[in-house]
Amino acid sequence: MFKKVLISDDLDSINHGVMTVAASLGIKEVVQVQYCDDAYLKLKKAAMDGDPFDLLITDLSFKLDHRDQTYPSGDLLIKAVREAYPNLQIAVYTVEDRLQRVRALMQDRYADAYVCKGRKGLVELSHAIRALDKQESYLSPQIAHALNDKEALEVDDYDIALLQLLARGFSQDEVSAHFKNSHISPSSLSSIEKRLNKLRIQFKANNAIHLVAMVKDLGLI
Amino acid sequence: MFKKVLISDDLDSINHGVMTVAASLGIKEVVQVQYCDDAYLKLKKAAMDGDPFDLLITDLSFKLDHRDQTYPSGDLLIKAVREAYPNLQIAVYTVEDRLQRVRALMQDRYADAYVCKGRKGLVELSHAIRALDKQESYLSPQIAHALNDKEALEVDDYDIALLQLLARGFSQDEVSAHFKNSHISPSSLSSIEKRLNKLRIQFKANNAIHLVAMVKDLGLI
DNA sequence: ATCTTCCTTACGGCATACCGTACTGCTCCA
DNA sequence: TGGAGCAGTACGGTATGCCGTAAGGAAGAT
Repeated sequence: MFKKVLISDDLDSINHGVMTVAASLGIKEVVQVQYCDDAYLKLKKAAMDGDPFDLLITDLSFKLDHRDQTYPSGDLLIKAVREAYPNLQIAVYTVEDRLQRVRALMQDRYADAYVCKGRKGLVELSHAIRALDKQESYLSPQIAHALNDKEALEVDDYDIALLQLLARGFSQDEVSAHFKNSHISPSSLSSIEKRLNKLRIQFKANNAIHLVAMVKDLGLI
Repeated sequence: MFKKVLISDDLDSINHGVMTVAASLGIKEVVQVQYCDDAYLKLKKAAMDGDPFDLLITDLSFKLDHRDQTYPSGDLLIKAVREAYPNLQIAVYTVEDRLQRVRALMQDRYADAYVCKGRKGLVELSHAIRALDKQESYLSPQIAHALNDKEALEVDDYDIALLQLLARGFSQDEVSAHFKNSHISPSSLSSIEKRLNKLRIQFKANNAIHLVAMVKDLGLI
């Protein structure tokens, strides 16, 4: 079983429960932090001291407060950590259950386990830790199909950028100008209209407002 | 100090931490449930048995699953409970920190305390319980000004309904027809345009898409 | 090299949204 | 009772969005 685990979640209530689970699995050393930057520093220090952590359990969304952060979100922390410490196992523990988010983290092995906070969250987290200990990955049941399904995979980065600009109040004309400036192709008004039309059909949206509202609900933007 | 407390939160990790806090305050009987309907039933049974709860601590948002629920959200549970058991103290414990939500629950005394889950959530909850025990209300520091500020109070139910319909893909024409059918006034296209214009100015939005995206981010719809 | 196909772009018609103005009816108050 | 102020409505002009059609250009196929 793991010897040294770092828990990173901004909510104290969550950290509390996670620490109990880790302890009940016989993990001796459990450290908890409430900021991603603190997590990174703890990992770094432990590695330099020759006594590195072997598991990181982290949330994705962290509330912003007065403290400026290099890593304001769990996603960013994970990518930085994965690069610096490839041997560290990483488990995500979050309420976020959009397949898009799961794919973004699990497809390229940024994370090794993805556990959704829910009614059985701690039970699943316990399973996840045991799986990771056996060098297996883990996905919560409700998002276990995330990596198989092809659905909604046809929305690419360009589409996301386009939808984000619309959500920020750009007119189609302004989006076109913006894409021209940024040398993003296609950039013509006509192409933007066409792409939006494709997205509207794909999501069965009545109009642009509806479309943006839907993709916000889906967590795509 | 309270004798009998009911905790209602769908996340097991949260319930765990809250129970610890309640126990540390010397509360003898602490019961926890993960569904609002269960909460209501427990309260009802205890009251009928002549041994009622004296404090309810509940989340607002509960994930939906296979179980059909009479009270799918904490808001609905609270309103039902307040009516049935006016003497029961009610504390909200939630991540939701929009002033709009705080006002909706605290202004008419539906809830007696409103605590935001955060880095110091459990500490604040502890304070809240002690305050309630002294018949005082409690608000987390970050939303303590909710009941004083007048800002954003000008968004009423009509505005919310209008924005929701837009987010669901209705054209302004269709919104007008819908309001006429529902006998909601004003219903003319002209008035709807006017109201939207007011909201756009108020939120500094460039257009309707922007506006809907913003109010979704703010949690108003 | 020519053809096919797909993607990008351009344009025109129509629908909807946006905005200013003006009329109506109501309430409040002198 | 008459006028000010406000909310709701109506209407017209301009801008933007939506949709179909078609022209230009790049990449691959024969």
